[in-house]
Amino acid sequence: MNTLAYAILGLIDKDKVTGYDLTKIFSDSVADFWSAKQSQIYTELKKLVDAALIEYEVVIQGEVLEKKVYSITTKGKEELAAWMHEDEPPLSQSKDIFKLRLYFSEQLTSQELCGKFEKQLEKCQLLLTRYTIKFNEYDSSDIPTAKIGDYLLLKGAIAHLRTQIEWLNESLAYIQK
Amino acid sequence: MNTLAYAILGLIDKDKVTGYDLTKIFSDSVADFWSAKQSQIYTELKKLVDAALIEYEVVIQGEVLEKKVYSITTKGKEELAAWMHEDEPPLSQSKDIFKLRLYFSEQLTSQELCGKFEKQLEKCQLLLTRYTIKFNEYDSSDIPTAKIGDYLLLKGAIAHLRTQIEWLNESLAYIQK
DNA sequence: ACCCTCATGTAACATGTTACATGATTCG
DNA sequence: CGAATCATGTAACATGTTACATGAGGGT
Repeated sequence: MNTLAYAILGLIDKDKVTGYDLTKIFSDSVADFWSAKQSQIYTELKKLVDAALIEYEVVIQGEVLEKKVYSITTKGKEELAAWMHEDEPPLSQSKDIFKLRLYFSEQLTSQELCGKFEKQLEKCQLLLTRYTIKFNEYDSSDIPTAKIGDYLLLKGAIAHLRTQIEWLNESLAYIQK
Repeated sequence: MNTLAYAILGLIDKDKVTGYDLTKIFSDSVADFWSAKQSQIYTELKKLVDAALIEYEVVIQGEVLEKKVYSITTKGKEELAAWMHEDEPPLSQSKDIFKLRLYFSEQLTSQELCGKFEKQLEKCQLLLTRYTIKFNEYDSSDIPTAKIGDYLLLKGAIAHLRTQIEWLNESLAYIQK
């Protein structure tokens, strides 16, 4: 069982969903710490059904369109719980092309490098705006237990972006001098 | 050509290296923003030689041991320069199992969750110590041009870790209340 | 009618990981 | 002389991406 399988298991455990729903969840809310493409999700769902960790109910949407609404089985809950209690792997090292290029920055003039920093800054600021809007939807004095994870993760993502933006600004000033 | 190919190209351009050297570089200095396993590096080196972007010289180590010291070709330099000028892809979304589990935190008791946070904190602090030692080896008033990227990246990694640690501490306090 | 979203699936390909396989060199 | 490091390569497998393929539902 790979991590994606557990991610899907956890999401189905939270709420009954279709494969299509999962696709959206992976590209929206969960995107900051996990991702998966549509094709991967559907194949993984099949495997999870074969392993009897999830099951589905066919629901008719409109006149004829059949959709599969997945739910977790008892066996699935057990597997999920076991995985949740596993030790964490070593700190994950992300792959970041921007940083990789910065490592090879001798290749560029400082004008070109500044341009890259400015573009990166814009992207970070845009994302920060989106996250901040989401964050403001929470009433911080009253977070339901089920939402604590979401809330803390969003807080973390915002803190991370702010630091990133600060670093980009400082670096930009540094290379301009 | 994939990103790994350009990463290797850039590293060889910085300095003549062997496959073994690259393996160490990927698990040490570059690990914070890119990684590659030994088997992948050797296969990629072969491809780059086939594409005439790098070439090698066989050097005898000791009595008989042959090692291949790679260097970049003119064509390789051109390819690298072209890649360096490409636009950056969208912000990279890292995969983080700790955060994924936090998203499913309802599965755990707050004691268990606190334990996870504490372990994560230790890992971050350990890494921060290592990075700080490295950082202190720089004379910040005199960074040679060739090292600016390294210096800024290390600074960024430290800033990121500090924010991470702060977030972990705050979150820990939050779930303990 | 048209377009966007909802909905599911497969095939081919690219990338990454684990394991296997081998042997020399260096340092204590 | 033994252990850690230096050094190179392949095979099998796992994971992830891009592209193809199809069609219904809902709103304007």
